[in-house]
Amino acid sequence: MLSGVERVVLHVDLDQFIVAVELLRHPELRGRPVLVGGSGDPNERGVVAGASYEARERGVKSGTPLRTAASRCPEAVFLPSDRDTYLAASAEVMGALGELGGILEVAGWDEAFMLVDTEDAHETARVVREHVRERTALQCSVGIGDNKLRAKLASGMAKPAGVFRLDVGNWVEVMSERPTDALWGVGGKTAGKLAARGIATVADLARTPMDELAGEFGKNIGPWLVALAHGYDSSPVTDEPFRARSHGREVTFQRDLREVEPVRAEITRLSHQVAEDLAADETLARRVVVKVRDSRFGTHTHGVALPEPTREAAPIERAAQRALDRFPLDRPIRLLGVRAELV
DNA sequence: TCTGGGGTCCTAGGACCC
DNA sequence: TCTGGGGTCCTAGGACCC
Repeated sequence: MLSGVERVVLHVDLDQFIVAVELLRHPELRGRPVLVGGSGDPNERGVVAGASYEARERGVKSGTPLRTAASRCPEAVFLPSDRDTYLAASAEVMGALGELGGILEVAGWDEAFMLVDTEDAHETARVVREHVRERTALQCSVGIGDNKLRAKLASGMAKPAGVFRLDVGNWVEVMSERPTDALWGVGGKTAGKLAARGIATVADLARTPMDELAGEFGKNIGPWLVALAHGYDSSPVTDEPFRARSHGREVTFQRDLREVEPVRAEITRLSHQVAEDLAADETLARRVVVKVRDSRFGTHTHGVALPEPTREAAPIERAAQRALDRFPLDRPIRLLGVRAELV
């Protein structure tokens, strides 16, 4: 075949998205280690939400506690997290991608899958990158794959501002010797359990008999892990509008709460915030779940079903306070959360 | 490494029903 | 008076992702 159209999955991933958005309004910080997270005060409880490449070189990444980040990288500039601004930038990016045709699946603030038919996948990927840059002044990397899993992993290998293709042809060569947690869906816990069985690399996992992991990981997850190691993924790219399953609000206190009254007051406040979120997207709750994290970081939840679906604050708060009654509350409280499960 | 806040999905165990 | 097996729903916890 001299030429032909092929169907590929693209994964578009913005480079250091949160930091990049901040640099648009603070261009003087370009080239410096920049860390975004919490209130911007590195002495407070919180973690890094976005780290510039300069900060990553100093061992700070997303998820690093702010205090730790400050000691590793004292020269870093700390900025407060500004959710609304990032959401707005994200909407611009997704709008730009939507202008390009194909099926677009928004997968987060800073990433999306596209299903496209093309005669030259690399060229299409470069067009996508250039279009996003022109429209938003933000840089992205594009992974090309024959399914979502491979496209997603490929975009990581394309960073920064590049294009990489990962498909059945180079999967073994590229992935075999990587640790299992290089796979999308395998985190530290699972990698640890696998390592304890002598499974360290993707190749080790790929040659494990499918039923061998069912005992430890369950009859579905066990075989799925082996399939992942082969690069299999049959999940479709879909542009169906996203339907949230739940809406929640939670807060970590700068100092643990030791008395009941402020705890009740926080539950009231969080319940009202959740009710506002439900009103904003016109959804209804059927169950309310309260989360409590104690001073030792033990985290527990209790839920209460609502008598009927609602988005009213009063019944949501009543359910949340009843759920709170089921906790022993015998330790200082670090975090409280209220989550509504939707109809 | 003193560990955020927003979520999603899966699993195990018990209740309940036939 | 003690005992089936299967299906479904609910709940709490856990793992993972950005």
